[in-house]
Amino acid sequence: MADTGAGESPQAPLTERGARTRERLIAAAREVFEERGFLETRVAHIARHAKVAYGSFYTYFPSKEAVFLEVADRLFEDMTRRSSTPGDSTPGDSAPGDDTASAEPAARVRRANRAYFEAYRRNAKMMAIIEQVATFNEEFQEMRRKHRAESVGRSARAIERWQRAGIVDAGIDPEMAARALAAMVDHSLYLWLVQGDDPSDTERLLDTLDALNLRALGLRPAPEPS
Amino acid sequence: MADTGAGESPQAPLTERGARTRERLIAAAREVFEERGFLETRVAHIARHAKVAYGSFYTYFPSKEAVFLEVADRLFEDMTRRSSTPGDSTPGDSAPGDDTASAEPAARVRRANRAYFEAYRRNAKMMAIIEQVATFNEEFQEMRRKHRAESVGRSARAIERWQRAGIVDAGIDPEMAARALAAMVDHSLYLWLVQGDDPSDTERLLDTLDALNLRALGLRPAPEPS
Amino acid sequence: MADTGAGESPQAPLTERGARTRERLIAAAREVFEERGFLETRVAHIARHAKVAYGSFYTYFPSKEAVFLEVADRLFEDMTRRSSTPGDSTPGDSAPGDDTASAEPAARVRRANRAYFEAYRRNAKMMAIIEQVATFNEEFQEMRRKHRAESVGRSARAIERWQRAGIVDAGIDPEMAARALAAMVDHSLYLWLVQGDDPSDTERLLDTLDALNLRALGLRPAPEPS
Amino acid sequence: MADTGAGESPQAPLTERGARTRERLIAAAREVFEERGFLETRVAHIARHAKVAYGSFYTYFPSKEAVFLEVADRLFEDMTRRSSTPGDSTPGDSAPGDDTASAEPAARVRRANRAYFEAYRRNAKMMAIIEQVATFNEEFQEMRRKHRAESVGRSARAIERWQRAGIVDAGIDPEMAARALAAMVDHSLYLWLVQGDDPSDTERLLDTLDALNLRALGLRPAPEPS
DNA sequence: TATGAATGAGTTTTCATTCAT
DNA sequence: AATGAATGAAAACTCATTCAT
Repeated sequence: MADTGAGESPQAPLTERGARTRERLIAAAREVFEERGFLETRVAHIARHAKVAYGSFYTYFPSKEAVFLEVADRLFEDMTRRSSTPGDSTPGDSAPGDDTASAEPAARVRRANRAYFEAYRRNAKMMAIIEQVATFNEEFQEMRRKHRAESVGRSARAIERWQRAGIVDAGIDPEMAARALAAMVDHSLYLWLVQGDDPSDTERLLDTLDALNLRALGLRPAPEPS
Repeated sequence: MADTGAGESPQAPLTERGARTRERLIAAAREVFEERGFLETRVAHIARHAKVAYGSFYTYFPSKEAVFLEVADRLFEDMTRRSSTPGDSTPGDSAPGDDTASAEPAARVRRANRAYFEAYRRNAKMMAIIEQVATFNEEFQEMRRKHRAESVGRSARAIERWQRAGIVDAGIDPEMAARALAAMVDHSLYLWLVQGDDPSDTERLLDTLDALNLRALGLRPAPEPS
Repeated sequence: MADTGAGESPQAPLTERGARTRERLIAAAREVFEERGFLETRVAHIARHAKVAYGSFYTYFPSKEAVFLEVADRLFEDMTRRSSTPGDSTPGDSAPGDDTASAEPAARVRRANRAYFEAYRRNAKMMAIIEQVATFNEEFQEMRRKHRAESVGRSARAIERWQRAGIVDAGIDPEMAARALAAMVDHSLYLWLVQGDDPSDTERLLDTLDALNLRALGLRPAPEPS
Repeated sequence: MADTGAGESPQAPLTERGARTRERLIAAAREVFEERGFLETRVAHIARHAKVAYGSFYTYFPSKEAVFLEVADRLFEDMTRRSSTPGDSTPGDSAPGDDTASAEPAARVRRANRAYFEAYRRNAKMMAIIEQVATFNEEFQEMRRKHRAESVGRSARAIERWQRAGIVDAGIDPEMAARALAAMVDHSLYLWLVQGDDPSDTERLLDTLDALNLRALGLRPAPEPS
């Protein structure tokens, strides 16, 4: 996934020093992007923030887009790695395995949602910028589409499994349901964490998301996670 | 809502002719915005498209932002007027009235979703641009927040009514649920109609949205709309 | 002196109504010029202020310069008429006549300075704008040069008379002295009334101007103007 | 005094090469300003004149005003340094020291006036532009006010000293007199050197200024500067 | 590698003046 | 005469990218 930039400049820095400078630039870029958004970020800001000369930026990245892609890439990495570690990666999603026990899926959904929430919160600012860039950069849209398709696919397969196991109504379209529920969680978090649509209480929102998710699928709620 | 510019330029044309030119500009603006997006649109494009001189644009609007606001304003007008005419305004929303009969609400939810879908489809291209602008224009974000709060509020009140009528589980948080379900419908339509996330079959998506909506709230599905 | 504008438009309005509109425009122009300066004044401002349509301005004046010239012309009219009525027109100046009595000239100088001061104060704001326009408009510079030459000429002739009468030292160059003293009074008033160089006390400044004027010429001060 | 721009553009060049370019721009700016006046000067002119790219101008100055300020700053520097070197800085001004001898002050006044005249002549063209800018730029007006106050203050103190020494009439208001005499010299030079008010003979004007200055203060003229 | 200067096409906005009604 | 819309040539300023050292 990494290395999306075109490839004019030395993508793989040779010296130790070069590698460090490159890292500094990536870190600086993320901070500046978060601070000002993609559109308002100037290459000069990034360079200044990284304490390197203006021209040095172009030693490592062919363009502003290129650093952004790299930053976003690492972010996606974090989002998926972290939120899929315990059970799964995305809303409503669930890991393959022994979830035949009717109560287990509920717990998994809940766990997945929480993990996703944590990841989202950690990266909220960048998520906003990613949203921004996605509105005008085709390449980037494609990247997100892929990510989404992947995690929705996993969710859909989980729902199918649960349908085969008889714990989810067979009348539900797994693919569409996975999409819709993912959209629900994703956009709710976006509106809250990014746009600041004030649900004064985090837990209330998360609990509602869990509940709606389970009810929509017809899963029995997990016993209180004592 | 419109009328953003401070006051040097004659916002409101005084003659018939002026009014026509202004309309031409708004129509042209919408077309160009849809064609190229907000960022790639130049005032020159709009003027050319409206077949007026460059300067004439500034006779009626102080900036690109200003026409955009006006275009968006009209779009929101259309979105809310049209989708709330039959009885409902927004996803999950319901008009005041005799919806105590347990099957009625389901029909209303369904009807609201379809109406919203139609409106969304009609305006899909502009919705994409609106999304774009919302990612960097604060004033605009605020405008959308207001619109969203309004329609979510209406949904929430409907849910409360249904809870009092005993047809929706009292354990659900009306406010949060309204938000989450609106986010689900909204974002699903966005991903599909705007981002082109290919659900080859419209009906499948809409039916799923209806179903999840109803199930999430615990409403009995309406009898087939014969 | 009036009628400096080129002459495309009907300079002499035919109807009574037209004459009134023209006057309104001149009055409005003066007010706007005083408020914003020449450079910052827009024809639109003048028209709006005069409560006439934008286009109507051009019915009476071919350009912004043209109204300005007319306004300035009237101002010069006022400056010279008023300040030369009692005794004389400009600093250090004196009317022709019986000023052989050695104390008389002092009183005349004093009176002329006061009258000039009053006129200047009355028109201070426009004087500032005239100064402004004079820095870039040749035609206008010429106009002022003429005015200056005239009043300096009168002063110089007075000095010569006084020299012949033996009450002013013959060693003084009448032309140069008239110039220099006029410059002193003029610029002092400018710095004070226009630039706001704060001599907290008007009288102190005026008395000093009188005194320096008289001493420079070697005139005995007038007896206290009881 | 210079350094007006906020902070995006690198005001101070970091390399030798940059410093040279900056100097070229300042020199070019002065020449273009003198040639066309501030208002008629385009940044493009300056850049072209300095033989740098359009954008390079903005590498060193945030605006036309900014270079102007710098040019003016250097000019003021020259005006004050040069004219105060021998012993005096401005018209009527005098250095501290042993000027009790009644003839000395006269010589000093005369010397100061000549020095000021030389400086003025050297910079006449820019003085015209400075006058122009001062009519509409507040910041600039303030700058001049400060310069004026300083030099007038010095003159005033000299007059006081002379009053205490008994060689200038105690009836004179030192502050006001200093102002008025400075205005006389300043404006006379302006009218002559800038506006071209034709005193065919320089010496005649200067001698008159000296004479009026001395007479106004009641100082005995200096013996012929042999 | 690192540095920072140089480049100039691209956009927005202004506004005096002209026109159509 | 009066009205207000239409025009379009300027001009300032930005900033990603390239270069010279």
